[in-house]
Amino acid sequence: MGKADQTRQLIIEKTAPVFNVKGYAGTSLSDITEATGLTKGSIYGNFENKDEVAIEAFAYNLQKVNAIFTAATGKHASCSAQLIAFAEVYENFLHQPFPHGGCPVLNAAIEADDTHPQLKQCAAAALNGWKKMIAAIVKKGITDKEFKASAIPDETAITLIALLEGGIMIAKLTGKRSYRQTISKAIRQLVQDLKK
Amino acid sequence: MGKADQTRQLIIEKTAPVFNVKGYAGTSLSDITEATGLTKGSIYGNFENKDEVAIEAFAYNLQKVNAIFTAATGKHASCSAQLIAFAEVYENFLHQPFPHGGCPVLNAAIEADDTHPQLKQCAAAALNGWKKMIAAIVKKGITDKEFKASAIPDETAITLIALLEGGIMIAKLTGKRSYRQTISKAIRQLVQDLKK
DNA sequence: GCAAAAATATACCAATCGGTATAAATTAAG
DNA sequence: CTTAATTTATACCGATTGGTATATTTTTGC
Repeated sequence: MGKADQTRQLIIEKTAPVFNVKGYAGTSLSDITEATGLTKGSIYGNFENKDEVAIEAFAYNLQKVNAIFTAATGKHASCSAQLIAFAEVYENFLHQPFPHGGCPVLNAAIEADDTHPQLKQCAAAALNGWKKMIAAIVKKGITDKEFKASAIPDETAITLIALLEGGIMIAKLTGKRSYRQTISKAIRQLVQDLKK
Repeated sequence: MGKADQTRQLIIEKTAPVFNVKGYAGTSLSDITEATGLTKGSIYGNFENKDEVAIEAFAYNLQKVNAIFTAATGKHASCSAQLIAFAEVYENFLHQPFPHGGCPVLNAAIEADDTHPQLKQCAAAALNGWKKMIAAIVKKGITDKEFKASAIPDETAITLIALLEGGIMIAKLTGKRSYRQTISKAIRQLVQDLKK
């Protein structure tokens, strides 16, 4: 990795949390230079413009979240335990190495919606990836006779994601632990309903 | 209503959708003057600063959403039908007089989170209002013997809201109707589970 | 270690930001 | 209808925005 790639990586790592907290439009060039300790010239020597930094910072944040989820599900053998792992990650997401500013996909979905089509597309792709990942677990559970045959993988995935993201929004606003436990409970119930 | 109150109201009505789409930090003074057809002087003659316009625009958007919900629940007598009305509003929210830009509470929760404490407080209050409203319906359902005695009003409310808001996020990103139907179905299942 | 190449810093640009002072126009009171 | 008060428009403010041209430094290949 050459020097340029190193600084490029440093810029991404240092600005990723800033973008996730202040938003992608709300993060200014001065925020970027401040967070990295570099100057504008250095930023523009490694990136074409602010948007490119934003996109890569989003990718970095997303990868961090995905790593948490795959690590959590990877620990368990049964499909129901894998799904419940999502609830556990959520319930304790303040203690995980979760990106500051919450879920980057949710943030991008809300902010970039009508203003930043490229970022919206990235978020949509991430959401689709999650859906496929969860649906695959449900499918395996069906073939393994762990879940009932009438379970619908895609619907389970969408419902689970909605609970997670809606739960993150509630957690952001209220910060109450009991609410997080409630969402976690609802996810467990959802998984329970998949069984015969 | 004097002339001043009229223009004040006009400013709120015209800028409310702009704030909800572009965000509260992302909406500039020029956006406001453009949307209203007025000049800066007129804006600052009626409001102290941009933040005050933002707060009132949020209140306007919120009231619009609340009106939709109360109208939807008001149509039904049974508690389960009242709860399911939320699912129906959600499922067709593109055809309702729903504010452009989606749910203002969700938007404010994500954006104002770390940057605009006053707006965050407004959003938190709105969320709490919804929780109380839904919990009250569940409580009535319990005393009316429509729902099982073991139902937990607050938890039902939080889960329902999470499904709704998470569903709005998914709808924003994907725009797929089938996903909206999935969320709607999950809400119906939630209500079904309240019964004995 | 030297030269070529690449990366970083400095200094600047026009445009826009939120906000204000003041002048002009409009409204409301008598 | 006149006048006082209020509302709106104009013109401006310093600060900051994203971005660039160029100079300087640092790294790389030989």
